[in-house]
Amino acid sequence: MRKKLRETAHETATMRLRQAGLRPTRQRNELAKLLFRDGHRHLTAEMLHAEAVAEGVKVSLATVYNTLHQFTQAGLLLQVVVDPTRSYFDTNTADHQHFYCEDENSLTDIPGPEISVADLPTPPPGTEIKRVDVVVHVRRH
Amino acid sequence: MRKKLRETAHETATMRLRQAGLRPTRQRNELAKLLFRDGHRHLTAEMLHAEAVAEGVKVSLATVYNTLHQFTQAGLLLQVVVDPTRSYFDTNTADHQHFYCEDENSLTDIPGPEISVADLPTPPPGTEIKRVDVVVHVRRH
DNA sequence: TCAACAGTTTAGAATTATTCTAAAGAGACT
DNA sequence: AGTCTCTTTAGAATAATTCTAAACTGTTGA
Ligand SMILES: [Mn+2]
Ligand SMILES: [Mn+2]
Ligand SMILES: [Zn+2]
Ligand SMILES: [Zn+2]
Repeated sequence: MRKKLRETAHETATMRLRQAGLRPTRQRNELAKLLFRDGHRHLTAEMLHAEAVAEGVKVSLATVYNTLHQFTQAGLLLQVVVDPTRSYFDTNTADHQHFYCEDENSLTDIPGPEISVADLPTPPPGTEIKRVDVVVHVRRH
Repeated sequence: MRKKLRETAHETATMRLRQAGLRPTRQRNELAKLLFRDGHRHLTAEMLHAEAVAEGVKVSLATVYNTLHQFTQAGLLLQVVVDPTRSYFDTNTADHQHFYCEDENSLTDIPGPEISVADLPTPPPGTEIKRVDVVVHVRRH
């Protein structure tokens, strides 16, 4: 017989955490479930905290910050810097690029094949390339 | 006979300000001279303020922030967001791209021809592309 | 030449995002 | 259960940035 969806989601989250070497605590499980339940998301710590609170998950804002950074270090999330006043966390960890609309503070993935970035430049001496970030800034017209 | 370099720099700064529609006040003139005296620079408000103070220019940090934003709006500077905790201002307003080294908090221009960004994607409906930011993150190895 | 107005500067307070502290709580292992 | 370690949390602290409102200055036209 089939397990309930909730149980399955919980086990999936727990496994994800174990694989990342993070102790599967209640808070981390709940946050993982919110983060990874549907499609790719771009969230700030405040946004995720608000969502958790709205769904009755008891967790502090400090823990949300800690968890987002731990998930990022573990490779479960990507941190995206586009706005000088907020940090976004991205559940899509594949190599991809973003549209950012300052007017509406919205960050979205660029669909389809990536913008081709050809001929990567030689990095400054003593350094190696870690990542190439491409952000296409758009405005409402 | 030739004018002194200082006078010339001052007049250049004043003209730049007038062209930008900004009243050429003492503070704006001095900051413009510091910003544009040699080559391209990538500075935070704190950095520019420290430099001004070190050179005996009397100006408050609030004015440095105001001025950097006014210059940016006027197209004399570009604001570059790479670090979640600081904003850089770039005197190079040409279309170009950056290396960012988190280890040493350094932002530098990518020399030579730009990374070719081919096939710009279609922006989300109701929006148009304003700018494409490319940041190559590097780490010390 | 100078008064009058509009634009500018400033110190200091306020705001906002984020991080720190240190004490209480909860998984893991036996 | 008992112990150890890791985690969570409220609240304080920090850091970058913005705001406020009063003093100041560049510009203009009489
Ligand atoms: Mn900031
Ligand atoms: Mn910040
Ligand atoms: Zn994304
Ligand atoms: Zn630059």
